[in-house]
Amino acid sequence: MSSNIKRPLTLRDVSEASGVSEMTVSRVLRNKGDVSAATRQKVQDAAKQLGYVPNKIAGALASQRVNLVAVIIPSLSNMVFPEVLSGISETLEDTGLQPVVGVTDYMPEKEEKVLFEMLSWRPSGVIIAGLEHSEASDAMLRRSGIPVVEIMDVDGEPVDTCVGISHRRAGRIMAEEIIKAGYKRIGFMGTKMPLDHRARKRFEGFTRTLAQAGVEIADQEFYSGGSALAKGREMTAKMIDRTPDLDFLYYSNDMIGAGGLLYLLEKGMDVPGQIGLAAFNGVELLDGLPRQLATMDACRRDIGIKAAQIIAARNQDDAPVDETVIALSPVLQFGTTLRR
Amino acid sequence: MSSNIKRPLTLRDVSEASGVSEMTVSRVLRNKGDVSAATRQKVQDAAKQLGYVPNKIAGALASQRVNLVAVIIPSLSNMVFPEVLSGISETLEDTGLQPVVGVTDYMPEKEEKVLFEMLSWRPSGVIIAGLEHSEASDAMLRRSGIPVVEIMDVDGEPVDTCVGISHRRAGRIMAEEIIKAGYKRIGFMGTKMPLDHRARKRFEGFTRTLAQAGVEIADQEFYSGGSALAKGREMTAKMIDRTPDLDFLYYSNDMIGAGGLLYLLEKGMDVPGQIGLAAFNGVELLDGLPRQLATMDACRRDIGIKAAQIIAARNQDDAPVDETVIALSPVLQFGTTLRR
DNA sequence: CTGAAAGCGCTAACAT
DNA sequence: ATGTTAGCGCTTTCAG
Repeated sequence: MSSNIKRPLTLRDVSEASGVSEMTVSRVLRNKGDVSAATRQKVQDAAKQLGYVPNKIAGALASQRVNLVAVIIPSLSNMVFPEVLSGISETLEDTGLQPVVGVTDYMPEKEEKVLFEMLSWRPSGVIIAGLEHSEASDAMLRRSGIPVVEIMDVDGEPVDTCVGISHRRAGRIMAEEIIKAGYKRIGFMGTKMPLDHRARKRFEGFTRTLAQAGVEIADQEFYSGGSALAKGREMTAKMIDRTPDLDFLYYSNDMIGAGGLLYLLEKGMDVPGQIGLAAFNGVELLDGLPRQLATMDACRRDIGIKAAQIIAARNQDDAPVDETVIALSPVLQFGTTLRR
Repeated sequence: MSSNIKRPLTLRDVSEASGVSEMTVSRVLRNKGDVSAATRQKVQDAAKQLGYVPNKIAGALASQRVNLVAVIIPSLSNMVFPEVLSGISETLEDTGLQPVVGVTDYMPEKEEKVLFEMLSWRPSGVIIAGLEHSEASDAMLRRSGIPVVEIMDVDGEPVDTCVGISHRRAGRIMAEEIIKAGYKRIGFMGTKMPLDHRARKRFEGFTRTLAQAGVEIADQEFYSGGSALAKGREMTAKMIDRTPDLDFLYYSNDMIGAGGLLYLLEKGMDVPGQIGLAAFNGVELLDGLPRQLATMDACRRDIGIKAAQIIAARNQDDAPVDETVIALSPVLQFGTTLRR
């Protein structure tokens, strides 16, 4: 009967079981260097037979290489980041790199903690949402000596590289279209924004552009927490009641926009005749709604793909750093809630 | 001018900068062992000043301890797993353990790969969705010698421990209520199920219970991919058209149920008078719908919390393993689409 | 309270 | 094609 002690197997175990030196076993298991077919076979058999799982900790320490990419995002509970993530995963799939996700809940202190934790594993790259970080986080990123891609946003100074859209521009474009369509009494609904810099920038771009056209936000309402769909409903009801002459509602995300849309349709209001609607993100969910909500695609998947490509490239060649800011173009989707 | 070479700092750097031995520096940075206040201060200052980030790889190799918990789930793109995850994260927060997420896309081969990858980092525990794994995955889990919690489901034999609900029972309870309410012509819609074992088990429990009451599914339809809301709409339209005398629709998840509900209300159908609806999961999204869709809460958050607690406990004491199967009770939420 | 030595399991670099 | 040696950066253990 073999040993009962549950001790993880080592290269040495495989070496002994196969009668091949540790070094050669290591080579076989990594497909590195030339090994005869016969030896290779012996080693592979022994490894599989024993159920050997290599110790990446030791491997990483010895080789000074870690195939992990730290991905730091604020949240998983809306559709936006999972989609970025899937772009990242897919792109990294054939590179040998592995994404590792950390969530910050939009809290700078938590971001700092998660970042520290992840950097202490010496990943091959960091993909992190946003351009605004605490001073300490910024310093860590800068000093880490590893490739950093800040994603989602391009309005600001990246530590290293960034991929995203200009949220100010997104806000501006939306405002322009709304004005062009002749709407005048505009209400805004969104999250409380102190911590969501991108929502804030969209709002800024939006109001500024309206101002230039001599239009001011007629009403606004902010929320936090709870079911976004339900919140959209509630806020819309409240706002319509409070400011009945509104002819347009701009929502900072699709979920609350969808809630608003459902509410207005139930009330029998004419959308977009009587009142127009638009939101932001372009989430797949909208496809199933009774009307197609006007929105702006945030290029989430593309952002993930591009960010991953940058990390992968930096780990391959010592290629010259080409662009440091990659701005994608958000696409306005008119849908059927914004008349033209 | 200090060195320009971007080399990660080591304990030695901190040791030199503070004039304290490496060993003592290590003690300070880990709050381990007694160190005089003065020395502690010197070390902390030096570390902060230099921006030292410890190398966990070396630390883990030396101490044979890794504060990571592998969490392996099929998907992030529906609301169910993010909620489990948040339960896990929150619970692990004060334990010093860190969740690391891997996604399998419901593919056994991918699960095997992700599991292997994660086990090679020697985590302190594994939380993995489902009780069905490939033979190789099963063997890896069993041989790993680390605590394993299989989550979501309890209908089967766990490798080590499991926390979840009985999906067969969930299906049965729903069927019982539907029959009790007097519905007779029942349609079913769901994902193609070969890979989603939990959906399959619910379906089995559902149909079996109907059969016992002498009722057979009158129509059924399966989908894969695409926007679930839109799919729910489409499938419902198709089914209602094909089998007009249906008086109840059971959906395998809330998202398609919501799509169906929206469709039927638009068509001016009387829900639940003319036709009743029910789905599964209890996602927050439903709160914002025009009707409250009947559903069954899958205890997602509680599952995450309990699983994390088990991993944490196993890492603390060598406490005797109490229960190995923890079955939570899914709660039926009648809402307003299932008449009583 | 502080330090010195040994070694975690693997791989880089150099033999052969 | 295969083996040998040294050491990655930290912590454990043991000595002061």
